[in-house]
Amino acid sequence: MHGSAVGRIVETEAYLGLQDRAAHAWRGITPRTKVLFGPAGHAYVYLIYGMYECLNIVADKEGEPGCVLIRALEPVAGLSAMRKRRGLLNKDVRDHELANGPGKLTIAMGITRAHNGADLTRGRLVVCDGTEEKFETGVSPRIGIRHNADWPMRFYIAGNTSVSRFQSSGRPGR
DNA sequence: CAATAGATCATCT
DNA sequence: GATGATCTATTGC
Repeated sequence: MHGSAVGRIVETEAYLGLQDRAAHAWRGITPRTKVLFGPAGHAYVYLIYGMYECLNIVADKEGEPGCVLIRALEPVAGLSAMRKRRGLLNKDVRDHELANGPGKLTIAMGITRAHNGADLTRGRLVVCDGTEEKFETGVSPRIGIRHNADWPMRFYIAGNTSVSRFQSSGRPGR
């Protein structure tokens, strides 16, 4: 354990079910995707490229495997804990690089496949409403996918250049 | 800054 | 046996 941390979600992507070939659940239920077919508000965490883990929030009713991939966080608290988990204690890396990518944020927050299926409305790992702050949203195609590479399903906080640096540097499409 | 290579393995065909 | 919702280091302009 390295300590607790808080981050604001500043970049996401939506994945649908059978109608979205880019989604893991497009073929239906498998051992891996079964939590996607469960109730909303739970975590779906999977291993990508054999090395990194990605966090999703199940976001549709039971039986409908819609989910939201969390792509980037703006670190809010516990920055040193995030830095420790990233192994960046003695490295010259800026705060905005701590969680500006799907694989980076899981490491920074200490999220692993052990959290797969966790209830995100209560417990150690929580996702909740933030402030009343208003912000503009931007939309673009999703990043790093082969199928449906032109669907506008990536959403991020826009209209604020100081926030964009907390978002991933990947370009849409593939 | 852009493009590329390599690491590394659970999952599904 | 091929694939992939990524990241880092490196090379080339």
